[in-house]
Amino acid sequence: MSQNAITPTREQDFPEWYQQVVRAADLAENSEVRGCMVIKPWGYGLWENIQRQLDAKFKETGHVNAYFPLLIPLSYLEKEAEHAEGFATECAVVTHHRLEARKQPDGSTKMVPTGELAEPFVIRPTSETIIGAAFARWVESYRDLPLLINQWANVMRWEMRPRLFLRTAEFLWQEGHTAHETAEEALEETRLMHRVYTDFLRNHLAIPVIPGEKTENERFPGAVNTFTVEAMVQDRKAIQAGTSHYLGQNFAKAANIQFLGRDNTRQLAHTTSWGVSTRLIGTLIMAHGDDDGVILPPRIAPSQIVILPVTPKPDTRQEVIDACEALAQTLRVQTFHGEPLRVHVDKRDLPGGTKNWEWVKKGVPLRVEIGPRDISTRSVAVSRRDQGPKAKEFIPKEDFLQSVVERLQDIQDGLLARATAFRDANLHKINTLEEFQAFFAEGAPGGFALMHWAGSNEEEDRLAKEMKVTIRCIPLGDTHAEEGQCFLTGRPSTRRVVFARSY
RNA sequence: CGGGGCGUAGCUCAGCCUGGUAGAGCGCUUGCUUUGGGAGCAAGAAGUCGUCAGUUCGAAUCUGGCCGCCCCGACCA
Repeated sequence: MSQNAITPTREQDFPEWYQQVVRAADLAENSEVRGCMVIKPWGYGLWENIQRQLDAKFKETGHVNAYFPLLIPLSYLEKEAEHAEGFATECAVVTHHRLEARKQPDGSTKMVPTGELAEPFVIRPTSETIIGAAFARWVESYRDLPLLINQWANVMRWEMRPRLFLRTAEFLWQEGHTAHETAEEALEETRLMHRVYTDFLRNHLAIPVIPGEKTENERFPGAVNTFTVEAMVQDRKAIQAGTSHYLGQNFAKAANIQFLGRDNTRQLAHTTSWGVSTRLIGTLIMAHGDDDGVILPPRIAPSQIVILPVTPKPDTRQEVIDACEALAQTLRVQTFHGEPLRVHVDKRDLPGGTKNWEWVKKGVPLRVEIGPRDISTRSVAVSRRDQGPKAKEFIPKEDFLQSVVERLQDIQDGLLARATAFRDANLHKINTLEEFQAFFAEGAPGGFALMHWAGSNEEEDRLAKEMKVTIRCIPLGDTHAEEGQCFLTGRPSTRRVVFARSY
């Protein structure tokens, strides 16, 4: 048996490691439909926690949930040219509404689509257009604004190269859509949700991000401005973990979202949209996982604590299981960040080592073992997922009950600290084209390059094509604001931007 | 849509060159042994060898068509 649970290691082959971890942790699997995944209970449990906690933040900031149709009339996509073009190459189209059973000469039956639709429907790749149409009906007066709506849904984008969680043809997400009276208010909404994402990634997923603005090239199709949260994962590549778009009046114009203003004139609303998807789960795996599987931040782990009964002898088995159940009950009364502790007792009749390794691979923050000896000494054996798989601390049960919340928080903080240290160690200020090329050269470690940039869209495109490096974002705030010269054109620049390879 | 590769048990694959009608490891089931640990031994279940056609006495194996999948590019949360 090898030292690590996952083969290959991250060092040997990162993409393959990722796939093996998804499988070993039982998070999801590919389905028979290309590009679509089956999210298994452990993976879906993560999504449920992400969903619940983010949803609470949306509600706190004044949003309400609604649901809009999966199918969008084709004509809706013709209303905003830039938006339509951006998604045109990845749309699944519904053209028929019934099937007819036709007997084949060999006796088998073939189902043949019939009943062609007069107007085809597009399966939503995103819902700006159909929600815009609803907003147009709902908004009449400035008194109807702001309209602050969110929907939890699935969307479909026919991707060429799917990868579990990171890029699937169908994925789950939330999309916020809001309409406002003024540009300032809409822009503030865009920024607010951008901050909500930054905070969620940092404090719930323990992933530090660089919040920033996208360049024109990288913007959402149809947006005036796109804000992004960019994370670094362990192969030093960037991943866009969430976006918040200021749409100006582009979509209001396309969908005719008009209202009668305070001055009694008809005006177009200013809209926003923002979203995060199941890609967060992929980001989480790549940010925290190690060569033994995933490592889950306690705040979003489906089970934060797994109790493993150690039952060496049949005659003490029931006593041990009872002690485990009793401990679980005591723990469930406690709360972590306002939610009752999620505790699971693994009573399956399997060798202890097998069960232990399974939970290591699944990334449970705390594993607790109780055996006959521990019952007599009133102690428990505690293992932390952020330490080695064999590390074990024997502590009095009472002490454990006292300190469990603190321990979970310590793991949560440790993960963030580790990810931040890694990100910072691979974030470099670079000034010249030569250094830039060396930084992203084949075989070089790579990372985030902070560069002065004042090039054109075409020059940015050229770098993307030649070097496979893109501007991930123009960081917000003062941190990277400084005078300098563009590394490519020599033109003056007032701040550094983040260049990186990305997912 | 271009360039490469592959379809054999739930998974990973061997067998194909040199046709004779199916194998391994892991997993699964059962029994015994073991038990602070991803255990051992034994028995067992499981595949119309992607599909259609051709060659042949005989095809997983040779030939051709079709279908599907994977990897590398363009697209992308």
